[in-house]
Amino acid sequence: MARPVDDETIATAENVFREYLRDRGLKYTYERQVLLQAVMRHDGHFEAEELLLRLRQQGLRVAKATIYRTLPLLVNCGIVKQVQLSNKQTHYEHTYGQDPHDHMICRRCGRIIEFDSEDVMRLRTMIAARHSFYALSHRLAITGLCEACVKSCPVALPPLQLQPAAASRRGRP
Amino acid sequence: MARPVDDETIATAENVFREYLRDRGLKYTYERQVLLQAVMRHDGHFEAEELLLRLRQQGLRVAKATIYRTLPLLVNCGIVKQVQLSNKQTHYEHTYGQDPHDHMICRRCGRIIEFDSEDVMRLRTMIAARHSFYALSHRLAITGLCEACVKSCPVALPPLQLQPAAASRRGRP
DNA sequence: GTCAATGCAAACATTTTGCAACTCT
DNA sequence: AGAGTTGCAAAATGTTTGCATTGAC
Repeated sequence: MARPVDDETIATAENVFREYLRDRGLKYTYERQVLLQAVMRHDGHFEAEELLLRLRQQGLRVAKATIYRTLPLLVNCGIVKQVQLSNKQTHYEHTYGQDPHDHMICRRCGRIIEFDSEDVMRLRTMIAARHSFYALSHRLAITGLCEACVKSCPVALPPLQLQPAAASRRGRP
Repeated sequence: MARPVDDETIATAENVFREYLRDRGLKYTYERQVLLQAVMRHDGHFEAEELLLRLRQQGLRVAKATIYRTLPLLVNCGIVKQVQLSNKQTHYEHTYGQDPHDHMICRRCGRIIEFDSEDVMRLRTMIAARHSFYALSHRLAITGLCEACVKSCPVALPPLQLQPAAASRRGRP
């Protein structure tokens, strides 16, 4: 899904970030550099906590607060995108040098399927124009059932999402 | 935006909810009825807390926990939809008897513009089919700048957040 | 009568904040 | 030198949970 990033791409991203910071009188600190690199090297989705752990494992110490303060910067300068995969924590993915894509999320097994955003982009442009809106980005998540889940449970419970209450009564698949 | 709902629509929604509950051996309690009605009568977006306050003002006491336990039921039976307007709390809107729509969110002033989902639905159907996914619903949010904000701030802080890789390669519009 | 739902408060998880010490520029 | 940043711990949110009691079917 996410393509591995080469050092060159990271270097370019670094320049973008640095410039973004400089433009607003912010500083390119060691921690921000560490975070940028960690983010760029992280394939797939991640949350703040995950990033923290990953860094710890590499022996890099960055305060949790710093992560929470840096992620929005990376989002604002377009290197990272927020994606909403659950209703819990915020998930991120770096998009720099990646093909734009959106997500389908299976309500039963949680599987995430990525799909190319080309058509969505086109539609977004059209809609934005129609409302004189200047679109900068979008988030699209389609929820439903993945192929496997539809097959494994062809009849029962057609459309719903498993309910806590319900689950206790009938148990899980 | 949201059309006012007449009592008839509420009554129908009530039936849907009741049936949904009965089908799974759940109960149609007084609190659930109160919540369903409050939700149906609430035009526009709301959060759990807001609902609580609104009910309090009407002298109706429903525990916060009950609200948090009931909203997912309403979402699951399709009467209410989750929309993510901010990164903070979960926002909801009732969709029963409303025209399907999605949202554009202005990053500067927070204004929310709704737009018809027809095209999005069509696209979603196409994409789902292409990946053998059984789509049940979707969330689309387009973020950017509304007309007023673009005008009020034509030059400053060029609204970055363009496709980074592409941007670095081909420069900015 | 039974199983589920409510209310309450305590527990949780995640994110934000205040502040002193420190670091880029 | 000075504005911005970090780390830490405390605080603030928003949401979930345990449990005794109450209520629907």
